[in-house]
Amino acid sequence: MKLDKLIGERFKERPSECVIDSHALMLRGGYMKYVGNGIFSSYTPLKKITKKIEQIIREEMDKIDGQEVMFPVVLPASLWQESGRYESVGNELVRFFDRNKNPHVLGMTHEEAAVQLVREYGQTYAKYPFMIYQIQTKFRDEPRPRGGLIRVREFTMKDAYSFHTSKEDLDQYFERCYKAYERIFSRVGIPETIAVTADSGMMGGKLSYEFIILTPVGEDSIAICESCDYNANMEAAESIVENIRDNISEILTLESTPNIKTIEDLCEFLNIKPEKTCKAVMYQRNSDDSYVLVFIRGDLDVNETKLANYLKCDVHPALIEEESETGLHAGYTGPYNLDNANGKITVLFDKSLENTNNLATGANKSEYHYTGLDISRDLKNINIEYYDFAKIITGGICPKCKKPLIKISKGIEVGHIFQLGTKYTEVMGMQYLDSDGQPHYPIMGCYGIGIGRLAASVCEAHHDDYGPVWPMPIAPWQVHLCAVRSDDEQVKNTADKLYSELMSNGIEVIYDDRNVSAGVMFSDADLLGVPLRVIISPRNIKENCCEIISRDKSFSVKEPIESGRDKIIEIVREMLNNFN
RNA sequence: CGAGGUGUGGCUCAGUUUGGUAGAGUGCUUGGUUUGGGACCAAGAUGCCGCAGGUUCAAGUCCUGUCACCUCGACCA
Repeated sequence: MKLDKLIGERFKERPSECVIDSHALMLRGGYMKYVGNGIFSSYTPLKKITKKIEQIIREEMDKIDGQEVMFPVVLPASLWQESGRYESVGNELVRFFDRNKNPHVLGMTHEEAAVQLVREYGQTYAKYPFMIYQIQTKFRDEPRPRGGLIRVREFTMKDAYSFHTSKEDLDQYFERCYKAYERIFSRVGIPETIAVTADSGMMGGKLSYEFIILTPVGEDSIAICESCDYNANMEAAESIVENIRDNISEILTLESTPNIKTIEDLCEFLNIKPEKTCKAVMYQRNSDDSYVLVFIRGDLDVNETKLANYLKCDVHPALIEEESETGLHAGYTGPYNLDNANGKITVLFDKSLENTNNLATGANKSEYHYTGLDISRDLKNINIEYYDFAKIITGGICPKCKKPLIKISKGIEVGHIFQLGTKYTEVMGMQYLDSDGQPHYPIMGCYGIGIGRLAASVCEAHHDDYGPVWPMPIAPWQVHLCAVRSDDEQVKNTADKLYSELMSNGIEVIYDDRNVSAGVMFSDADLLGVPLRVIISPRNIKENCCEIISRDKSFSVKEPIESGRDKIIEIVREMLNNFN
């Protein structure tokens, strides 16, 4: 393809709305165009990249016995009513009515469609296990799209669903899929992707891994142990801190603390560390707005996902308000002498408080705190069970190797695999008969990869100031041929010849024979990020050679023109093989 | 939904405080000079100043409303 015919503009200036590099570079390089909030069109270079990514995913899914299918984008609401998600999912699900006033939805995920597709097929145990997958457009009306293709509302996703007759079989298949995912991420050029244990969110189910590419611009927080191989999404990571119990318990004392409402103020006022305080954090259940009060060590924060999982209900933060129905005192709430006579408030304790003493905490009386609180001595009269509600912190104790070497890193989630169990097969009445003629619900697994996000993540992971550096297996073209001074007849003829020879040897070439300055030419080439660049110029012609340079600047060779073609083909093959 | 911000040629932005003919750079068109990292000269085209209403002799600028977008939080591939 000739560059001067390539549709899409490349430009110098970074668009102001871009906060991350991949977003800016993909706009600047003519990869995509903004259409609306969280909605983009792709130009040819991006389309070529995502096509190659899709092909790699297809190959790997087929290798683990997947069968490609296609579900509809528009689904009748009745299907989602079967699973109960028509009601339970929030506004991310686009609901609308057709001309007959029948409710429909835009597919945001396809568990229901998958079960519907194979419900009749899977009536006998003899058909199991099997896996179906599709690569298709999804629409999720996200509250806040961001980062270009990192988080959008309309996107292409590979989603796969497997069906099994036993947990062991699912476990085995899960392992195969895990390996397939590792191969996929290696082949698209980001072998550094890591798998972390995760919370399974709205999809339900138990075991769940996220595939994360670590980058400071990521929106997920990952807890990683610097000593062993433990890592987990912060949502799922167990928080362990050392609960220090002083040898001598002080006497419980009421202290006047005028206008001291925050842990920070309290620590300064009493000259103590936040670790020696007990903090009250208030939430409300989304279902009925009932109150949930969590006591936690002062230096820690509550992980709302853990809290929601424990309560089996989503929650939102609530302010403790003076003179409200709760009867609590804002800034002065503590577990001792807590007035919860009406029992309207669910009171929970984080395990960071277990067995601790000499704590400062609210006295449930305005302008007063207690000091010297000993949880086991002073709260004997209430029955406390401790749970893990805390966000894991840097320097926290690793749940696996027990060393205090947890580090928090940012990352982008490029893939996610779940064990769904029988959640969907049960509610949708999918059953098979075993060899004894007994009915069972099949066990499901579910496996997703966001294609556009993956492309953007590769760009994010591999770029410099001038543009992306695409890995050879997914690069929009394999060779970028520059004819510098194409007005020079010899240059033009040599480049034309090389172009057609490379093309006839199956090499994907983008050919720039515009009569523009070398600067313009090279800048455009940098933005297109093709891994191998070949330069034909008067200077090189004089030496009877062509110049072969890698986009990442790792090598640069001058090859005689006669052998240039074969050398280029050889290097392309080599660069492809590096990723297999 | 909560908090902050921005809407002015394709793009990046100035002009808004203090109302008075719509600006620059870049990109685009034409001609010429250039040519190894976004060159130079000359001539051109391109604007419901987000939208609606109001104040005023006069509104990009002031007032009211509204919409869109961006950033930070709650959700997720």
